[in-house]
Amino acid sequence: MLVTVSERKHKAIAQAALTLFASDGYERTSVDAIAAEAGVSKRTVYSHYGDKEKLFLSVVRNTYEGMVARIAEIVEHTPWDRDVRSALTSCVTEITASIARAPERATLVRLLIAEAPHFPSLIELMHTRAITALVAAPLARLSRAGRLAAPDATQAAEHLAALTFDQVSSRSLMGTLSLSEDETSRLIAGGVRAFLCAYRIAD
Amino acid sequence: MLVTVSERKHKAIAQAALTLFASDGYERTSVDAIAAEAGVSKRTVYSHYGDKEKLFLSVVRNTYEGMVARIAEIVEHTPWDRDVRSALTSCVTEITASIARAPERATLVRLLIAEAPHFPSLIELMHTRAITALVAAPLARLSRAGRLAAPDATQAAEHLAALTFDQVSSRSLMGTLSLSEDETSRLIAGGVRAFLCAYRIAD
DNA sequence: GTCTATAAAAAGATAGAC
DNA sequence: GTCTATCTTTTTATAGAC
Repeated sequence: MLVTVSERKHKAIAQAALTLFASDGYERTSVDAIAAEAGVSKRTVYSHYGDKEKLFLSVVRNTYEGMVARIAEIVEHTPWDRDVRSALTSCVTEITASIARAPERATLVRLLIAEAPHFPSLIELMHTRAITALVAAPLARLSRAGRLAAPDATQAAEHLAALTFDQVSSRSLMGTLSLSEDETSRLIAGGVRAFLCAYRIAD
Repeated sequence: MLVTVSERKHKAIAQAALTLFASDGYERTSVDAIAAEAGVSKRTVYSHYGDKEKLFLSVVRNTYEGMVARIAEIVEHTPWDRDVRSALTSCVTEITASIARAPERATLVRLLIAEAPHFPSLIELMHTRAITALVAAPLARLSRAGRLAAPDATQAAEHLAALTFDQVSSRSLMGTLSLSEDETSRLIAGGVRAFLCAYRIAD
């Protein structure tokens, strides 16, 4: 796989931009700083991405879609045949960990929320609620199999998300503070327990 | 009650700053714009508040504390003697409405989340988790009275918040989109239902 | 305290050479 | 495509008169 110098710079710019936007936000990040971090001149940044706004939308969209794809993989590889509690716990724990492990992902949601009012196209991106849909699918299957009492799988998925990763997000102020592994797993365990009280059928 | 011109301007500046910060964020809001909106000169803004950062922290803190105080009132005036479901629904609905009614409050949480990494003192402000504590108190009383199965009232309060107003917040992208009353009450009803499944004792 | 005018710095974007 | 140098605008903050 041959990669041109131009392609390398294209990626370097995207990576630098993501890092800086995630840590400083849109307005506080200058194109100068992105160029310096990427090791290219400012003019090169404009050649590749047009302007600051296009660069921002490009890296945010790519990162978000990468995150959704990773979550889809995790959901797919979760052993839903085993008992419901451990399947849910494992799925939720892995999703949370996959976000916490990548600093840019941990702060991506905060960045999206902070900038959505100023970039309407980001509203659409989040409004699809892709993540909820990914979790709703296996819950629907469990419900059809009589192993969960979730007539409305979408609502159940929202409640599960609210009780688990949304709590972790909220507690960390959307990635601003880092939670210990202990606290994270305690939050998840408590959330799954409450979810199962509300939605369980004897397993 | 006699009010000096200076006091009037002090308040006008705070109000203008709150409106603009809430709608545009910290960096996008210029001191020029605040002065214009308040109907005073820029120099007057600096005389009263020192610099932009102090002004920002001042209005954000005051608004946050006002919101917490309002929530405390609502919790206090909720008729906890009636049946648990309608007490919870009423309390949560009123809190949500009190936020949705005031545009600056609706966006305050988004502003806090967006700017917390850049203003460490805001982290403390949110980290006290004052709102959870306010809701935990009546849940603890219900639990002691044997009307709720919530041995850990703090955790129960977090789950109730996660299932109700946090869902409303998240759905509206922290105040970026406005939800219809129907959708709001549907979300709250579903959240309260799930909460009661998980924590109820026959009422 | 309040204003007008201004200083000083930073940032987005582009011109023009190679 | 890539770079250096520059233009233009905006923004925070202050000086100095009243």
